[in-house]
Amino acid sequence: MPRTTDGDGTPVPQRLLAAATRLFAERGYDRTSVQEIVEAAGVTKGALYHYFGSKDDLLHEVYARVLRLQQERLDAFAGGDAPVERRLREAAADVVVTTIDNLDDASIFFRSMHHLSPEKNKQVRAERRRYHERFRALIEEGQKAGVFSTDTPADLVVDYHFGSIHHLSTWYRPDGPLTPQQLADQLADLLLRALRP
Amino acid sequence: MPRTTDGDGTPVPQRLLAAATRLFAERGYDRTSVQEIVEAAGVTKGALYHYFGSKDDLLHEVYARVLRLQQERLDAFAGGDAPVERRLREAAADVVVTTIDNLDDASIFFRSMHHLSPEKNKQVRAERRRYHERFRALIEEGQKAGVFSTDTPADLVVDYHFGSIHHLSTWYRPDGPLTPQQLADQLADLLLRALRP
DNA sequence: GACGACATACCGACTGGTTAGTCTGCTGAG
DNA sequence: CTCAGCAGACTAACCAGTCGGTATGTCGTC
Repeated sequence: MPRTTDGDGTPVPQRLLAAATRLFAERGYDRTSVQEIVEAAGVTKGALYHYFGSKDDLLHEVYARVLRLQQERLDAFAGGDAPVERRLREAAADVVVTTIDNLDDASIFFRSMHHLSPEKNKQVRAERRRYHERFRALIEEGQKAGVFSTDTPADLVVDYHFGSIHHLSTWYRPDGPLTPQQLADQLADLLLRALRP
Repeated sequence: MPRTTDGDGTPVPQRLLAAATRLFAERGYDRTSVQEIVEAAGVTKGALYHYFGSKDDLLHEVYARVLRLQQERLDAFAGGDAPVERRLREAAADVVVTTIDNLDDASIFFRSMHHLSPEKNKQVRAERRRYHERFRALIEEGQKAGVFSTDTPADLVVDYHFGSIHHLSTWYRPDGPLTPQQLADQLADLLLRALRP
């Protein structure tokens, strides 16, 4: 196996993914040429098409990564044994923090999903639905227990909350007055306050 | 002046805008060729470049139209003399209904803004800021009057609410169980409940 | 009320530039 | 010797915008 790492230590496929993520977020999927990606990664097209089937595949990988990460974290928070308000609050805040930590992925997510091929799009949607469903179950649990208001259907609450989060990349300013954690707490607060009976 | 309406009754520039709006929302700005737009509008490139300076101009027009509409409506609601909770609730619900009425515009808005030329982008952002500012002022008015909680900064509340609204085009289903007005009322309720002291 | 001058509205072939993906072949490790 | 790992020239397709041309209307003039 000849050098897979070239100059720096990271293997080529990861370098390509990182470059693609940054560029997709910066200029959008269609405005980013394959040529630019391989240059940013310090390789050539041969390398890219050796590891990935198409430009589309690259985009799909970005999604797969972020979905996997978020699902894992949500499961961890939701599955605890603290009271349901606490679990929901922590899960809601955590997704804000991790979204800010990966703002590039977030902005790609909400701007470029429709660029995926139909099948891949379907697959991503299915995984996302699973994620939302887990979140919704948490809210319904609280509603059944009587600690959350039942005035609004749980799935609406979920869509409301995640709408804002997916838009974080539009309005979040790293140089703003709040740290990511503070912002996350504020948003979780808003959600919990909206759910008070 | 030769026939400006051709077969149907609408003038060519409006036909072009309508076709562009639909196609941009459907496949995205970059995936829509000028050729497709003119074909959908039943004219040719000559006509398009007669009325618009560039493809970019077309996109900008879409934004200008929706911004104008929303600003007008917000001003009307916010400027009334009902109590502030009532004005905020109605404004918050109205923007949901008009967004649903123009879902194409909404999805273009949140996916394609970065395709605008830098100056036009700046212009659109400035107008949008004005809009948000007006909305924020309404919330601050209520906070000063003591009817809204001051736990969350008003601008955060605005971003939270509009994040969801800009995402409506992603999760709203016309065949869902709620009418647009019902959905709007629910979301306005969520906002108002989150603002309870 | 005819006639020319000018403007507006539009047509469609063409150009220069870009792009995703292919393919042949080189290189070095095992 | 072999084959994964890559290089980079090449191709076929596409696309925004241009431009010379035509048809249809308006306006001033006599």
